[in-house]
Amino acid sequence: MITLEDVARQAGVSLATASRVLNGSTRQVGASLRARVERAAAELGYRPNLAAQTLARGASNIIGIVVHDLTDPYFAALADGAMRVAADQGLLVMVGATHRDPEQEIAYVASLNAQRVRAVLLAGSRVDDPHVTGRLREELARYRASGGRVACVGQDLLDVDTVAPANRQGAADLARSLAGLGHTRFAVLAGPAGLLTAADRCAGFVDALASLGLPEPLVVHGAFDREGGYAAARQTGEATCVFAVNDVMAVGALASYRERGIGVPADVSVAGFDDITTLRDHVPALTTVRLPLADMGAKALTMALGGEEETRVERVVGEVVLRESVRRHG
Amino acid sequence: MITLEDVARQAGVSLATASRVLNGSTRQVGASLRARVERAAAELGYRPNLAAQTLARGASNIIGIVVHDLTDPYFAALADGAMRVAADQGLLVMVGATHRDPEQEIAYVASLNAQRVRAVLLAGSRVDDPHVTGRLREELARYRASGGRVACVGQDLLDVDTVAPANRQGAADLARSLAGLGHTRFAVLAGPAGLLTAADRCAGFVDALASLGLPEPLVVHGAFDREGGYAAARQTGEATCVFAVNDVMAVGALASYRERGIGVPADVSVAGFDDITTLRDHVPALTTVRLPLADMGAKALTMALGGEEETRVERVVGEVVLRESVRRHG
DNA sequence: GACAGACTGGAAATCGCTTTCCGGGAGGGG
DNA sequence: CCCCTCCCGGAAAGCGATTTCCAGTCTGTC
Repeated sequence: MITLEDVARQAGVSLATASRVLNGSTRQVGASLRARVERAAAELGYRPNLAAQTLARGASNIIGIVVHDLTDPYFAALADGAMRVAADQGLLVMVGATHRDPEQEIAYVASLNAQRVRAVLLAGSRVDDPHVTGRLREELARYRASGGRVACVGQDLLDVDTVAPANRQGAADLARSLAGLGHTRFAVLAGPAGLLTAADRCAGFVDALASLGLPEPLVVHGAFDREGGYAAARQTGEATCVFAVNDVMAVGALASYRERGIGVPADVSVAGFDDITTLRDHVPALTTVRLPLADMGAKALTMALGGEEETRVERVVGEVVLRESVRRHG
Repeated sequence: MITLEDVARQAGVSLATASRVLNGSTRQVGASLRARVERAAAELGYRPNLAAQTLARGASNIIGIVVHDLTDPYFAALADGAMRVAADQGLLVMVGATHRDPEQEIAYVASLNAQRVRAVLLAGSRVDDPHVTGRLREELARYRASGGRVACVGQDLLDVDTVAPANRQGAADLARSLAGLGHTRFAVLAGPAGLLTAADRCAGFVDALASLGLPEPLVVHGAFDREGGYAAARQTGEATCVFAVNDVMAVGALASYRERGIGVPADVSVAGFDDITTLRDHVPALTTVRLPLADMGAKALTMALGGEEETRVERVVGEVVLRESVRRHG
């Protein structure tokens, strides 16, 4: 391994000078020495040891992103947005996938702290478990105490910079749009009871229907993924309009109806939430609430990096997008 | 920041003892001292500085994955597979997205080298540019010279452990299946000319048709993504069967035909390649060649970590999956 | 022509941890 | 009873950079 010392020796200068030339320093170095060092570094193929730099500087140029599942397009989009701003700033990215295990999430924060990453981005819904949340907050506090920056995409529960999708409002807007189409008997594929994103969307939808004076919808719980939507769709009874709390579940529901010969939107209207890009070409095209996921990821990381003192919360409101999967009723 | 020295002082032991207790060492430490150290570490909330450990040990517990685009389900699946084996081994993961810029790929390898990562996984097709490939090989050689391990998913061009999808064979098998359905006039949505994955699949398809004595297909180049398929689909002329060199392009083509009122499979049959999971619910269901992407990612990382001396190449053959998007012709 | 002040180069301390090397005490065999 | 080995704890030397402090050189001004 070629070290800075090798370069300095080859160039016939001191370690300090070599360091100043090769890594951005405020100090000037004379043109001739500078050239010698640069040539030596190129000849030897010198690569700085980032671990040593991190140790000496006391800060790395890495950021960490923690997601639930990278193969879920929702998180992929979020991560992609964040990674673009990281790349712009010359930062490296560490990604951890928790597969929805909160313990894993805590463990990742600990690891990222140990790695002295510049910032960590928690993308993904909080769960409704005060004990777990408490431990996570503790770990985050430890990290922030040592100068780490944290941002979160999701519920504003951690006292950190947060990009918070307006889940309730988006679901409520959607409910009003669907009611405007004449539907009165609704069902909600509500996802797991403990997941706040799911719960908020469900609550927003239900409340909006109530305030319109419509009958209470049928709420079916299940997994937050395609299989969950697929399974839950068998229990939507007489509903003429079904709201799945995310697009992936909606696609599962669509598959279920298709297999059973139930027409969408002929027999039942279906809507989702998120507006996943990959699903843009689905047939029938999915009615949903659009969230600018890549922007949200980018925004969150920018906030974390931004060095503001007080924690800020940015609400992002989704936009209802009506497509073929719903139609007027009655 | 709490350092190991703080812990040692609080426990009233030496630095060496504290280190031996807290980080797996071969040396034994007496029960009472061990307990004192552990208690002190817990009380203080000690977190080891991984940069310092990496520097002292000369090796990190990080692996790097370089992909083209994380929002492309192909790469997400590959990365997910690899990340699972990393997590099993207690390794952290750094992910870089090049967005198909070969310079970025080289830059990432340099960064990962600087970070002294344990292994690098290059997921993503090589391009047909000897100059770029040469520079990448150079950078990889530098990395491997210092003990780094490398694996690649894609063409076996880098003299590293490789998981190589049998693109030619898969495309040829697909061609034979489609020809077996009675099609004779084919078109290939071939992707960019310089991308080897695209070129291999195209060539496999074309060669197989030739050896069956069928007329040469129409080859339309374009981008390797949804838009590329969408655009290229306008130029498939009289073909009754269209092969898109990946699923995402096939979906774009499907969208194009749908918009123009061209029935699939009624008027034209369409097939893709990869069998992306997210597209499983597409309508019409896509005929494709299934690649076990997560397994391939996992296998590649395992090979890299495996420490074999000679480089190994593992071919993965895809399986033709006939679905609704094609039908018998004539 | 001399002196203050700005620059540039180098020696050495430092970052936090691992690990080699040493020394002292305990245990076992002759 | 002594000696040799084995085991465990500590002191200290790195790992590869950064950065402070010091010294020597130039410039510019009075």
